[in-house]
Amino acid sequence: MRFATWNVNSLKVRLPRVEEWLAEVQPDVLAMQETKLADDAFPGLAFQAMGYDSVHHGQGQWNGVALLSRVGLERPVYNFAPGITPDHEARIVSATCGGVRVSSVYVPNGRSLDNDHYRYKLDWMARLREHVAAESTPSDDVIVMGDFNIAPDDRDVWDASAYEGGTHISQPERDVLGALVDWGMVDLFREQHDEAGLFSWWDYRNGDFHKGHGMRIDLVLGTASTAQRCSFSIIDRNARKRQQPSDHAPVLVDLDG
DNA sequence: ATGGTCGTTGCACGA
Repeated sequence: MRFATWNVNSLKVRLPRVEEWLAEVQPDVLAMQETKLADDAFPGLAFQAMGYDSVHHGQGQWNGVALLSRVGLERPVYNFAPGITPDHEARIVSATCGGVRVSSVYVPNGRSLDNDHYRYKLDWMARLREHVAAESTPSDDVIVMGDFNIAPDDRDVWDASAYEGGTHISQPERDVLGALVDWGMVDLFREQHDEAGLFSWWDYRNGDFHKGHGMRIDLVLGTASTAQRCSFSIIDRNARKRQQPSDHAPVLVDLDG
């Protein structure tokens, strides 16, 4: 089964790119972030015509997350699981697809270390850990994928000194990501590729993509049982080269069986 | 060189 995550930066603008990409890459499950759509504007019929069931958790204008699946889509949960303080923004949706409990997440950006949004980001990540622990145990097949807005270590940044004192690389952010790892999640892409300079996001400005100035902030986290089944993983940089690209590239992983 | 490009909505702001 092929799982993928893609921050599409407006599904309204990106739908043609997404449809092309689905036809070409044939993922079984796709997690999208930043759809920037209200639920009644989500193009579920277009995806149904391509063989995908879908769920969307949107708020319009900003944020918005979705899951597409052609291997079943059951027990959808919008927002965090019951019992966890709900998010006031649309940043997480979960469902069971092909026997795997999957979440599509859009972690808050943080903006700057002294900003309330940064504390919101850290709290959000703590709630994400609670969510995963509420829904599953580490021995289950679980995948949490999306735009984490955190570069796990300095290999994931083109120049760590350029981000010194900023978000995405700060130790508290890496620590809250580490709490998910401590619970039992593995960075599936990093399991297969240990070199530096493999990025999933490049700022639109200043020709950053062509200069190789990017970060790896789009992650596919999976429990040990999924890591054992993972046979292939890649960041599809080609999608970042096309017309009207998102500023993020899709990340995909293949699981055997 | 403290800029630049997108996407949203409106005549700025978030990423």
